[in-house]
Amino acid sequence: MKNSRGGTRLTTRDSVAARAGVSSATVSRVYNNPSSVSSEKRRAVLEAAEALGYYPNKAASALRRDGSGIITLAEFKKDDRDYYWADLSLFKWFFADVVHAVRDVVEPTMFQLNLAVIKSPSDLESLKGRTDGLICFDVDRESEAEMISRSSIPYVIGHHTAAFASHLSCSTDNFHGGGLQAQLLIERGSRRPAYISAHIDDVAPNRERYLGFRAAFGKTDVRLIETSVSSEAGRIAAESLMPDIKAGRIDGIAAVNDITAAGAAAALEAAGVRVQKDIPLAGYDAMPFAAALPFKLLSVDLRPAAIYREAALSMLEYLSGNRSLKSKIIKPVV
Amino acid sequence: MKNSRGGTRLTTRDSVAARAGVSSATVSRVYNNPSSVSSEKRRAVLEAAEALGYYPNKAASALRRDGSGIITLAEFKKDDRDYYWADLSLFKWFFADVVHAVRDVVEPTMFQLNLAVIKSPSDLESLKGRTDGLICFDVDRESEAEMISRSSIPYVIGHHTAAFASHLSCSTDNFHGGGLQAQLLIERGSRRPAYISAHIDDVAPNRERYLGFRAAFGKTDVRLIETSVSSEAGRIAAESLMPDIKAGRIDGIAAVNDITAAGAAAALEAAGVRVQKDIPLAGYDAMPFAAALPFKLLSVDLRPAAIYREAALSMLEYLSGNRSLKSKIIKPVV
DNA sequence: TGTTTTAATGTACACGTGTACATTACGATT
DNA sequence: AATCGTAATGTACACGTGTACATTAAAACA
Repeated sequence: MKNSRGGTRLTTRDSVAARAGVSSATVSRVYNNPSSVSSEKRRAVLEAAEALGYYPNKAASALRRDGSGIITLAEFKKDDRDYYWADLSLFKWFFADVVHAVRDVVEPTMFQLNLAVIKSPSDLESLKGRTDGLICFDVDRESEAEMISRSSIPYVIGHHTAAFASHLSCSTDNFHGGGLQAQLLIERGSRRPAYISAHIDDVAPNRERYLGFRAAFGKTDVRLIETSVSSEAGRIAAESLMPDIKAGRIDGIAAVNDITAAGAAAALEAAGVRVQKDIPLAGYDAMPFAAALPFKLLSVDLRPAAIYREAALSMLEYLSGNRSLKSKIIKPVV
Repeated sequence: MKNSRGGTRLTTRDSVAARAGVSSATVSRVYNNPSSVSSEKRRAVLEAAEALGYYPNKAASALRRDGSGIITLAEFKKDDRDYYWADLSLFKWFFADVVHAVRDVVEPTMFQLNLAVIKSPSDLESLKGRTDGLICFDVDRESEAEMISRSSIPYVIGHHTAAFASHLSCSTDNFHGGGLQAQLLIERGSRRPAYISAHIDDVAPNRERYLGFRAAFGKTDVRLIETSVSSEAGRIAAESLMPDIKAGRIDGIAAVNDITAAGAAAALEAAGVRVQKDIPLAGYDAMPFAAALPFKLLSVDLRPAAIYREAALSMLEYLSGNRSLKSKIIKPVV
């Protein structure tokens, strides 16, 4: 009755060893280096473990291994007011997928997956000695990246939008994604496209998507509407395009993301232009809410789960000793 | 150089003790029972800890405490095909909020928050000895609840829809929520309401919401449309109501959730009936995607974060020894 | 002053594991 | 037959902590 769980003592290695008629080291080896144990004893150990309901204690094993045995998915919390998507925070849409992806990678290992929210450098400091590695979620500023780097905890930066060449990271190819948006329109016969975006010069992802889009259209002129990024902005942009659309001077529209595209779609439908039937319209992000919209959106999937899956794999490889890892780029798909 | 993190040895209790000029037990007490240490030495210890960057090793402390030191947020994975919201999985909408709520409760304690996905009884078995308690997410079948109960791991069942009176749980008050939907319509002058739902007899949450809705309308007749739960079903239901709406025989609509309501809203708008301006329309779930819709939805917030926050608090209290916990019901709000 | 009580601190050990090292068994080589 | 090499297994210990118990210091009391 000395433990906190109410008295049910853990089944330990020693009882398994006794039952299997081997030493406790052999039991340990069955779990950590199975090939070094004869198949005969291995079977005996596994049988005994099964019978006794034995699972290695991760706390003890982590302690012995001289690490915390924990990998942290660290979410870098922003002040929501900084973001246009305050009520529709991008990461929320992806969060479930990302968490599952990371979990699927980490679960089979000796590591436990821990979640942390980082709001300040001290949050990061307090993780020292409590985690063996960080998988950083939603890091989109160099200042954040440098803060992480200074913590001296191993880290991988994942991001679904930005890219961090100078840090070990896993991110997306926005230029390629813009090209895919163009493909969606071209396949549907568009030859005179418009592109609704925002802050082309300041915001690298926006710029890259646009440049990829334009490149895919080759010498064709692309009508760029540079506005803000919101449903409302999309609506207004589409309305401003209406005369040209009706006159056939614009025959395809892409927007920098699905939220903007949804606004544009609503404006088109309200003006009697049927989305996809009369004019192709492509968004970006493949946000699941599109299924609830009264019209169909074309979109580009930047594969957030794949990005963070690869980030998690990088972290595991780093922790297993590989110090020559390269950053990864995940290509979006339609 | 004997650890997996590349040689940076952990700062241990002993070095802090040496620097602070106290014994290692005193350092331990500063963290676990501060009031038993003189303020003078306490300050000295904290100073030394700060200077050396010391944080207690959770693996070692968990080991000594004879528990895993881990609380698991266990998600009960369904075969998506069973669900109408396959592409719009309800839990995804809530997942970020729920995870954050649980994390906020667990983080300040000695426990680490772990994530697990449970697909089979063996997944549950393998958690034995690896976690001290389960916060069960999305458990909506008695068979699942019994499986958990058999695992002999302490658990709290949380759910945003169903209720589990016979297990320690934290869930929602659907009857009250239905009443809130009614209030939304009544406040806006509705006296002849329609309610779009599905499987009233089979599905307890649907039934309770409807009964709460009807009760709030008192003796007033409620037109019940029992269909399926989807955007498309909502659209068809609203279309079938159009003659009555135009004739003033229906002057308010509620739907069992936001997805269905969104479909109904699209149909109304397409027929020239402006949602909320011409007729009030209330959904349920306060799903964030509503912000991307080209019309405004009224909705009821079942407060998933609050539900799981309370579930996490129950678990912590259970683990601290309280064996007389009661299940909790969280009331939804508008 | 001498004795008792109480608060503060120190000493010593066990928690369950991974692995270095020692030991054993056994076939291959001389 | 004697020696060696290798694979399989066992023995023994340290990882960093929480706390029971012992010890000390100081206060309270007679």
